[in-house]
Amino acid sequence: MRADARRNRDKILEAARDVVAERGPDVPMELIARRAGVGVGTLYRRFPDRNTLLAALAEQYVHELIDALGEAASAGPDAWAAVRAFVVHAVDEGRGAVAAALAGTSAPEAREALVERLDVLVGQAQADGAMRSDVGTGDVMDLLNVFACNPGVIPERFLPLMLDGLGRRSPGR
Amino acid sequence: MRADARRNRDKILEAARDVVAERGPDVPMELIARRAGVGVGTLYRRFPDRNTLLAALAEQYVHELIDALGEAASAGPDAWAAVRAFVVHAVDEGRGAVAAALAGTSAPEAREALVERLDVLVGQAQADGAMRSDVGTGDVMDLLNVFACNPGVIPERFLPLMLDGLGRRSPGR
DNA sequence: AGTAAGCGGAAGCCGATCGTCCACTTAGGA
DNA sequence: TCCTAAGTGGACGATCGGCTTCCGCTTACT
Repeated sequence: MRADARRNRDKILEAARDVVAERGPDVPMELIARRAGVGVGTLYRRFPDRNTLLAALAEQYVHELIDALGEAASAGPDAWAAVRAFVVHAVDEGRGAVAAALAGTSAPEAREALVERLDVLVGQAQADGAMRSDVGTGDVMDLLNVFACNPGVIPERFLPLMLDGLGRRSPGR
Repeated sequence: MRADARRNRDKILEAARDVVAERGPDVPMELIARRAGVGVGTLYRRFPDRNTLLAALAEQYVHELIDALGEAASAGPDAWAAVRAFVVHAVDEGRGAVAAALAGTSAPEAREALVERLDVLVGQAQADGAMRSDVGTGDVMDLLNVFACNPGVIPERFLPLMLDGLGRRSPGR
């Protein structure tokens, strides 16, 4: 692969991520190409169809999430804080329907790995008594998807409220 | 207006509400017509364009919400319970992007009336100490819109969590 | 029974997106 | 430096799906 081709591939992925985040997964291919500063021809040579592109995006995204999770976990002993930090980061970063694919069939083994690690943190946060015990890792993943798949949801306002909802009720309640 | 015409008008509104709830406001007009058991021609005679139809839907919807709010409020003295009941009812009933129009320009005075009444309840719930005081009526309305505009959000799971998030934290926290 | 209102849905229109194709450009080895 | 094959861009015809009109038939009301 020639150096310029590789560069263009990266530019396309980056642009696709932004554009998909803004306009959803059905965004015209030409917009992605334009944003990347390449022609549609180039886009189609690298990614024969939309699904291939979205799958590549999802793959990349899951790996970044795994990294983010590791970082959040190693920042301190507070598991619940780590979960919160992870969710906030993921929503900020992976905005848009990139994660729609994530929920789907592409890269299922990577997704598994992510869930597995998240599971540990959630379990610990619950054992610490910081997180309510009637929700699970699946709910956290669903929460990500809700924000990822719904551009209409304004995270600044609702994410904190949702996180409060996940937190442990005080004993008196 | 002939009796059958009136009947058809009602069928169309009902069908439109369901279909829009399922598939969003951009749903093909023909689907609405088919669901109502009428031809597209009939649909277009009653509602010259999509906006007219959506506006009619929104109007109807807001009035129903006002009724529901009144009912919830008169069920008992617990204002916070009334707010919760109202939100649950509204989300169940008004599912779909019907409310998108609601947030927009159509029927602004009806919307005002709704907000005004809701405001009273929210204030009381907060005064009772049942609802956290750093959120407002606008947040409740936004919450409705989030669920109304985003078919991807599964209310069964998230609505209770959101409502918990709105509830007052216990003092110890 | 007469008549005007109402009805259905086929047909044509239109805008938008897809994906191909080919003449031109450029990277990188000899 | 020069040569060549990889790479590029974007115009273009095909396709698609939804919108809206239109007209011959039906039905409610008087």
